[in-house]
Amino acid sequence: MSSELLDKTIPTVQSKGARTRERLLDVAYDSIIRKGFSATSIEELVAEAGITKSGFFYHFRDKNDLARQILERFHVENEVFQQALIARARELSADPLHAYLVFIKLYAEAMSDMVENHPGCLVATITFQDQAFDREVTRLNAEGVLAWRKTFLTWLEEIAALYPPKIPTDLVGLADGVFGVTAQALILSKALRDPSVVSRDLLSYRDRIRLTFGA
Amino acid sequence: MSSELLDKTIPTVQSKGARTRERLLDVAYDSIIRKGFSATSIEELVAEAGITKSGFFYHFRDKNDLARQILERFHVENEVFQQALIARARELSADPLHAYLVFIKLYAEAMSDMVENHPGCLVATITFQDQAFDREVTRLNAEGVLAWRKTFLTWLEEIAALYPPKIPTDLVGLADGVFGVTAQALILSKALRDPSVVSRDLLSYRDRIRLTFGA
DNA sequence: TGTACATCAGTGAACGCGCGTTCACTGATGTAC
DNA sequence: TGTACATCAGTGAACGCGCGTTCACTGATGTAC
Repeated sequence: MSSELLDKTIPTVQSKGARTRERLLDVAYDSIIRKGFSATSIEELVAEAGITKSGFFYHFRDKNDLARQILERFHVENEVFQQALIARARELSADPLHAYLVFIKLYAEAMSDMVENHPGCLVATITFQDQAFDREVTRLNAEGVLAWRKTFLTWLEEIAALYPPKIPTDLVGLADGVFGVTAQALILSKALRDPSVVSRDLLSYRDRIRLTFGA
Repeated sequence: MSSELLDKTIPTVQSKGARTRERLLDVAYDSIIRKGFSATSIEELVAEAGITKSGFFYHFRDKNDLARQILERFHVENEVFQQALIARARELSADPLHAYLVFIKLYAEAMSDMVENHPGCLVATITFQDQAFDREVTRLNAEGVLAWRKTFLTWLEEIAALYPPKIPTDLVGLADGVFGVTAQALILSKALRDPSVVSRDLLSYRDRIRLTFGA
């Protein structure tokens, strides 16, 4: 979910200002998932980005504006990243259930790589510090989680139509599971300093899907 | 996991100082799970506790000491709370699998109540802000997560001996699931402002256990 | 091609506030004889 | 029962530092004629 993933897929021509702004967002993202929002100081960000503090305020109205832009960029990038994996999975199998299982596998691999460089979870961090943000940020945060739900719920409904669940199943809960297991895996892997739990937990979610719909 | 739960089960006779200290820990716990550690100021804590800032430093060496004491108290209370539920579940069924299922049900109910008053997750918050704490706190945090793993792993091994899993199962991952699903549920419920996902997700973990060992 | 002006992407200095922390002191309670 | 001293649980004032934010200014680049 870092910007690096996308820098490779979308090589944009950027003005000097846009590059600086992106660099600030990169540095801030990393700091926020590591130390939290309040503990991330503008002073420290601009030092790493190589500009002065006033330069920061040329790009962002205030600190909350920074949070908003980071969250917005994150959601866009994540959407692109997920849709790319979904497209690839659909390409590899015409069957929606098999494609879902392929997707989770691809996703698990990608997340496993990512967690080594970016240990943390922006959404969880924002969620548990919501008093520090204005309403707009909290709203965007909730919206993002609901976007995950929608994406996977429609897919699971498609699957359920073809493969009626063996046991009564709450598809919404199963759809929320993609984000949920991701968050849980990121917490556990960071707390225990064990990156391997990320793929372990995501693949266990995959088993749950397989068991639910029977393969 | 709040102290209120235990205040009822362990009525201790406390000196005036100990009561003040507990009050500070209560207020700080609530603030930390809501806004994070860095955004929680001593000034604000003492205002709510009704003492002066210097009074705070009579009870805590510094701010990190506060974090350490909160985390220690949390782990102790949580251990007591969990062991009480486990004892009750074991009492209700001699069969380890059935007892486990009863425990998860009791736990789901308790957590569902709790989340309304204490929306947040101390362990997740500390995990994602670990740069703000000293090594001792991070160590305590990891230790706590491992304690959950140990408790439920031994139980699951007991179950697996009686009910061999239908499919190859990673018991460690399943044991980590109790903490993992709790964390995931607390994030989701807070982000979406929907307390009902807590019991939904915990009961879905319960189904997973049932499906794994077959009931 | 040269000049005038506008916009971009910042700089540098200063601001006031709140933060964590220290320190000398104090009134209330407990303990020894 | 009274006195002397010790400990407990704080108070009040002050500290320096770093924080987010503002503001007047500037040199480089772009655009119009």
